[in-house]
Amino acid sequence: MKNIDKLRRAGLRPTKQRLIIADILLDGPNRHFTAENLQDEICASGNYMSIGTVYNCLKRFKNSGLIKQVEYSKDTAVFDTNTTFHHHFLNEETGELIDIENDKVILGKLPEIPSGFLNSGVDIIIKLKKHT
Amino acid sequence: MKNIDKLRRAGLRPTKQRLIIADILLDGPNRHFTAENLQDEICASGNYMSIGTVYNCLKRFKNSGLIKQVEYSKDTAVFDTNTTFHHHFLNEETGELIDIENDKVILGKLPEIPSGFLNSGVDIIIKLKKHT
DNA sequence: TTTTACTTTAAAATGATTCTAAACTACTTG
DNA sequence: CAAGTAGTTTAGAATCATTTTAAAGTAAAA
Repeated sequence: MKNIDKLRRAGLRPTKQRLIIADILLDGPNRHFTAENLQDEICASGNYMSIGTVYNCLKRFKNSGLIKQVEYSKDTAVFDTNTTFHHHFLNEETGELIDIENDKVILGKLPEIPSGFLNSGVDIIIKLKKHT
Repeated sequence: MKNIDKLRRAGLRPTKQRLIIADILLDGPNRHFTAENLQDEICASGNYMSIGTVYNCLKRFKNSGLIKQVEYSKDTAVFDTNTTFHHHFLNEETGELIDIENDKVILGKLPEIPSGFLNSGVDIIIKLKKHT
């Protein structure tokens, strides 16, 4: 599907800026990135966009389900083009993330959910350090 | 054990400020808190401490193993007096955390660890929403 | 006790993110 | 297609948590 249609389907007006970002994010393989990473790529592609617009687009892409945000990143927001339900390896030294597809993990036992609440999602992070 | 000895054992010089914080954190039941929460409690206990010192103490307490930092908090750093290996429920509406002791969760299947790396810890977050 | 190394402090600096208000542009309606 | 309007982009200012700074203070060592 063309990116302009992906945007329309997501309920987003297809502006020039959103199309530039969609072309960078929605075509290639899945990846993790920050707002700054993305702005650099926008520059590298010969375009320009204010950092405010980058943040604004990422927020809307996220709210529309075109991308996800990694929940356990500390200083800087990390986004993910993989919108399936999945988990992550985290390289503790570099901060690099690697996807773990959901079928690679099985939770054999879960704690009892506090009464009055529903389980609305499980995130698993497997931290990695270099093998010595 | 007296808090002054806990500090010494942790390799921390027992200053007046560190003792005030140790008295607040290390005696009662386990809890989650931010730097600002803690500063408020310090005030409430009739003491005063600059926010810089609160942050500095928390960093040293953490590096010495007296407290932990919750890894997947977004805007504000959240600390935890529970230093055992454990997981969390996260109330998505309020941001409140509840501990899940490690023996309440069993991982039935884990993905293969990327070669050259070791599993250095698994964090599980179970997100909660209100039951309707 | 004197020295030395580590701490605390207030205030400034930093860095990521959000907000603001004006200029702009995509879509709608006539 | 023309004109209106609602949503978008922009630069720059503002915000907020956290860290840094440099000076003054304090615990431990000599």
